[in-house]
Amino acid sequence: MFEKFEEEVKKRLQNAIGLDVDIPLSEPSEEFGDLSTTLCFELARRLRKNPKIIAEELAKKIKPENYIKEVKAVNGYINFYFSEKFAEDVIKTVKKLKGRYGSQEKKNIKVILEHTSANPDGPLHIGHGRNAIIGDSLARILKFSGYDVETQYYVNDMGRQLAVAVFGAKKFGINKDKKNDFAVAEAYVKANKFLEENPEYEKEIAKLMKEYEEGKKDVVKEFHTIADYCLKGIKETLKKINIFHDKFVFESEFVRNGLVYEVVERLKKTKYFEHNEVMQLNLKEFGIEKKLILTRSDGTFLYTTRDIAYHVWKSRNADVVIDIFGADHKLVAEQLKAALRILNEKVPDIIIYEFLTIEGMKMSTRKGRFISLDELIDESIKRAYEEVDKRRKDKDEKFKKSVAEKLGIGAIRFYIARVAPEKHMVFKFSEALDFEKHGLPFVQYAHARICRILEKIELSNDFSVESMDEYEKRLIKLVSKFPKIVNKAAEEKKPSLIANYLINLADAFHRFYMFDRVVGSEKEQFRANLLYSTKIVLANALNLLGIEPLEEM
RNA sequence: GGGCUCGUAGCUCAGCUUGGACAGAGCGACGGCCUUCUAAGCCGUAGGUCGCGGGUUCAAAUCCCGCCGGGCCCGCCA
Repeated sequence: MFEKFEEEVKKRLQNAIGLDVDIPLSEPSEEFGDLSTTLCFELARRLRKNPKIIAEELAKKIKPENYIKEVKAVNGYINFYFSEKFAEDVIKTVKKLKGRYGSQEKKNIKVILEHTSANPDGPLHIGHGRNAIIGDSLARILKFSGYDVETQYYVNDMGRQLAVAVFGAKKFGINKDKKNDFAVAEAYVKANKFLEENPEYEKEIAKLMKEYEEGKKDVVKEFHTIADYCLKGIKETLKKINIFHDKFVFESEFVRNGLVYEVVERLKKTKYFEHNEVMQLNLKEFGIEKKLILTRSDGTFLYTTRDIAYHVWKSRNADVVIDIFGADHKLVAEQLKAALRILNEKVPDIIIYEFLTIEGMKMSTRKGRFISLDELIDESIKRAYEEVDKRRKDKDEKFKKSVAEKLGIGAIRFYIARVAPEKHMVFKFSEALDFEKHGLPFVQYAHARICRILEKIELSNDFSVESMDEYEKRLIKLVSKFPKIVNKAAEEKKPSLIANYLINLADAFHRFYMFDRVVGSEKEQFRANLLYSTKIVLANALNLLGIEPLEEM
């Protein structure tokens, strides 16, 4: 809706100057209105006139009507204020569209979005969590924006890790008392330790890998059993945080179906291909000094080679390919893009997120040194329960547990989604699970408070807006901006925009709540309708982050 | 050493793509606000050379160059 206001301002400015120029619009701080243009500074140069005077002349030419309530020229800026009619239309639009407000029509563009893709050698830790949360939120945002999104989890079943886990499971067994993924991790850690102490067993690992690549029946079965076993545990964890993948794609598929051979054959015919002891690609032309090795000297393929095949497959099955990778994959990502460019396939859009460290400690599944997502989730729910228990003595156990679970899990998603991916995060329990203002409870509390108010009022479509105070205006403006924010989040692939928007919206609401009474007020219907719209937007935005809005807390 | 990336209040972040009006929040500190829709809230005070130095511009946190500091990568691992 906000864009309608912008369009109108632009159109009216265009008419006023009578020149076909691009009109820069920006949102000034509140005291200067709702929209502002610096157009006059540019015109000043061209016309050799004082910008102040140009602004005043232009402002006079624009009559306030429809969505524009007021036009003011100040020091060369022209500032615009939106009208009560705009407010009414915003509310009506939200009421009409409800859950679809902010969404877009189907675009008929197929997107394959790969995220999480953790090795099946143990449970997900917080780092994987960042990947999964960014990926899942983005998938939701893109779907909402009209894209046809399929999420995929790429299972690295051909790497050394899984071979070591298989070796460990055979040698030490699988602890059936533990959750699947933790049991596999236990075998994996034991095996690593064993191999360090008995390096002569390394050749066993190499043999397993070779046999798996060759498709030796019983070995294939062993690998799949362990991978599936571990994945079952991983899926349970993902389910807890409301994440589901449409497809799990095994790396080995691309060896079995021959695509990786086909890809290598195609690469051989290009000028980038070199064959010394091993096959490799020279990517100097793409600004990459490091050569991309395609095969080992024993002829087996490397991870990146199979990943190229996977991406060729994705390229054929989608219009847009998106990957979420950790910062350690920066170089691989560039190599991958270059290889796909050479093959004339769709180049993936790769979102790189920086690592999460925990008080300076770097996580390693191999050494069994990590904080698992499961532990984090449990801890978060526990802390949330303590809070609910403290504040809602009047409620029964069932209520407290339910709220604690939703709040605890959502808080993790929110904490991680809020920060831009390129930012290195130092994970601190005290902050992630502290129910501070920038966290989820602040947002959920706004939603719950609105629900309480609306219970007491019968909403009518027959309301009018006579005037607006600063709190009402702030809310209207934010509500009207939601579609624009979603659009931006989808285009720039930044879920963090949604989270930060939610903080702003909740903040605007809480301030409104403090100063503007709804029930029994002269403006009861307008305000109730405004809050109803706010509630819808809060819920829609929370859903984009995979968080269920709370009716009560 | 090379490549990529980040550097905004004591701490965690927003703003940077499309340069504009005194740089915004939260946490922490201090001081206030519950007879009225849940105080998981609100208001106020203190706290900033936007890493440093140049450049472009009427205008730079934002664009360009250099430097410094942190992170990641530079394996016939994944």
